[in-house]
Amino acid sequence: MDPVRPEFLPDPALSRDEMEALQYDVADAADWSDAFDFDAQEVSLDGEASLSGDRPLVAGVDQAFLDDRGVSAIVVARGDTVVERVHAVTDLEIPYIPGLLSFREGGPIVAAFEKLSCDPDLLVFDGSGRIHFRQAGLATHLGVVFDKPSVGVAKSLLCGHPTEDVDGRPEGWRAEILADDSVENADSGDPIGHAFQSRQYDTEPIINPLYVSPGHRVSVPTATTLVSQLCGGYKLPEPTRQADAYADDVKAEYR
DNA sequence: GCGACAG
DNA sequence: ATCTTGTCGC
Repeated sequence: MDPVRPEFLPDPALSRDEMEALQYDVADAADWSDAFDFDAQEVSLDGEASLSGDRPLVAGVDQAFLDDRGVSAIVVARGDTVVERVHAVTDLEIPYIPGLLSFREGGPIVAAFEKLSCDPDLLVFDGSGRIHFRQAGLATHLGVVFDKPSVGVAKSLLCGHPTEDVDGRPEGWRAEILADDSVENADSGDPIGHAFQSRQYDTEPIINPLYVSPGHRVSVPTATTLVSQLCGGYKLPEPTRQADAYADDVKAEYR
């Protein structure tokens, strides 16, 4: 897969101001409506009740690190059948800076996508999409670069505020994340994602919710519904879990 | 100055 | 993200 919008590639050599300016442009180029009609049956993991051939190809993307190198792993599956796995390792040029994650990890991610020969219908990233200071988190940025429907799944909240207390919620619960003053290109109060309880025990320990947000070509409610369909009994969506495991394997070999 | 901050 | 033992429970 080659970048469809190379002008938006996350270049780590840019100045901080240039990075932020690019993020505004990325957000303007992003589409947060439902361009694709993902219906429940089509995305579900177990295909017993659906037409397996019609279910979309979903790519999970995850990163791991070795010293100053980044590993990006992509696992593409249709239902529970893995179709392709690719990875790339590149030097990391800049440190982790909240809000600029795509410029740190974009190198290995783009390199991995360029090795991908299939054409996924949906990209699932570990990190935020619209839940970001300029609504241009990792999932938004790379979704726009490759012009693919994408969702961001984060384990903690970067910015914005949930409409309700998120503690100890039952499985399936969701609450909107509303933009606050830190989201520079949104009105305060705009829904930019969801807190979503993908798994919960009857007793302790209490599991924290996921923070799901649209990357590109997906709406806030659809992003969360897609993630709920991809969580096969675990906290994280299955594509993310598989990419995570693959990234660990790759990491062990480059060591 | 203070607080907050994906991976 | 990463560094790590033991521990609880199905």
